[in-house]
Amino acid sequence: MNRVVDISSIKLSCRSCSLSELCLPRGLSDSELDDLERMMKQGRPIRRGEPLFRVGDPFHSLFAVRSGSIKVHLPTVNGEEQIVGFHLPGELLGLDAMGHEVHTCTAIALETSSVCELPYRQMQELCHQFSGLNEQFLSLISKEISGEHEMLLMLGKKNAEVRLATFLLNLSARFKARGFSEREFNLSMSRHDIANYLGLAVETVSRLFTRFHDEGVLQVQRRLVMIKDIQQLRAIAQVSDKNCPAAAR
Amino acid sequence: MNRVVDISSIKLSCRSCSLSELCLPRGLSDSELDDLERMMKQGRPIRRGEPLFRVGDPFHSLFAVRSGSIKVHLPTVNGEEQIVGFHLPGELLGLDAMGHEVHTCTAIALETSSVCELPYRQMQELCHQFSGLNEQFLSLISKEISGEHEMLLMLGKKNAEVRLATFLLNLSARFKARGFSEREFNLSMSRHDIANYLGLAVETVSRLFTRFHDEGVLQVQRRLVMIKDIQQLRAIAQVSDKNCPAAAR
DNA sequence: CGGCCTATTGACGCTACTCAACATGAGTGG
DNA sequence: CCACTCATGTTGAGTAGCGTCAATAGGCCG
Repeated sequence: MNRVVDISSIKLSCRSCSLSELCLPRGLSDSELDDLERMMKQGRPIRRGEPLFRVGDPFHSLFAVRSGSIKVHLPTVNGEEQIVGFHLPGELLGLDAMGHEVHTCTAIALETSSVCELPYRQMQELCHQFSGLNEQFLSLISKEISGEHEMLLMLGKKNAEVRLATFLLNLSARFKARGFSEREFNLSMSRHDIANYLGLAVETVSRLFTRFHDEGVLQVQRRLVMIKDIQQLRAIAQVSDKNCPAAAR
Repeated sequence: MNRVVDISSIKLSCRSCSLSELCLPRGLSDSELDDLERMMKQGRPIRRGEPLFRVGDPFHSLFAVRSGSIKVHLPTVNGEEQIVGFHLPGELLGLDAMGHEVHTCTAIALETSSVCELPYRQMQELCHQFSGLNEQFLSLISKEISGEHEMLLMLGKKNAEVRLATFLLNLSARFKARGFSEREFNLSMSRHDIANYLGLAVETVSRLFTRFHDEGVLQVQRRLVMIKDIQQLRAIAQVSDKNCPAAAR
């Protein structure tokens, strides 16, 4: 089964990475990319359920998802936890810990995933040298913040139906931006994760999937989702023109 | 009544500002402070209800609250809106728009307030020159992000009682960090604003204030809040040791 | 095949929302 | 100074959306 491939020998290259337009390299020159690639470390792939970092772990690197998907959550005293984001390839992890000693949240792989490690000190030095990199970095940060604002709006004002529809449309747009189908995709997260993220009970999410299915909006087979009527889904999500176009996040 | 004082002639000084330990100047040398002060612009004070910026306004500056308090919210199609934060002196505004053309949220003064305007370009240049400033900047950003994570946890998992208790303790800690009483303070925001922020109905917030009052936890007179039993309030908010000590945000 | 985990479906109940009436205070003008 | 209005806040009654509990179904893996 296991072909012997030394994964660490695969040269990490931003230039050959399909995500460069979403990720940090966006807008960099060739020589700048060289330096960026030199700085990056590739760890071993993380398997489903394994942590990339945990609350309280010392912070020294940011991470960019290269493949797979990763959930980020805050554990609480009661044992309950709140998922604050699902990260797809090209998205950054660990921003909440910048300028602090330790991570304030936990990142767990939803499937076998690989990440590019960006040692924070070196990253800062590179940002210092290349203003373009710094700009793209801050731009990604601000997207993170506005994305979280949208999420606050969801949890504060929207009912269960709107939340799930918005969630699916958001995923759809992000898959599309990554060259995948916007109509048909596999959810890497469980119903439990979705419910947790959306502030709902698992049963409510399950019932909504069934309802959307019955209404002909979706076709759902376990974790495979096919969007049958995207206009209707948008109507349910109450999207305005403003929210609709871009691949948010 | 109105003594004639040309407000624009009052020299803006970070050095004399009591907030320097919370705000950007933290850790800067005297000469660096000089440059920072030279960059800053002081606008006229904003009165209650007036906007600092609105969704769609062109972005060219960040703002630091100097006095007063400012609410930030996202307007939506339905006319409903979601307040995503209340900003006290020393806190930054406009981070969500960095690297973009326009603001993605609206900032409204809750009372007569003054802000320091930080032109974004110049701010970036200064960050480039002074790594200490850049670090403090990123540190404030990451605090913003983790603060929003906490908020997601509140809206996703906590009931009304816990939300209001947590909100009051958070305000209390932030007032304390600014040299005010942690036990007694005036709320600059209406019940409506509080309810909106916490994802609750106004009536629920009002009922909770009454309940806390009856239980001897608070003494409430309209917008004046006196915390009578802070231990009990912490118990209600389910604070762990982890969340308790620092002046979050 | 059997055990385990994830997902679905149904019945019921509670929390917090909605609607409505009323109270209180601030501001305004006579 | 008082009467008036308007904004803000409080209180009560009824209800609905969603959570909880419980049982069942379906996939996956050893």
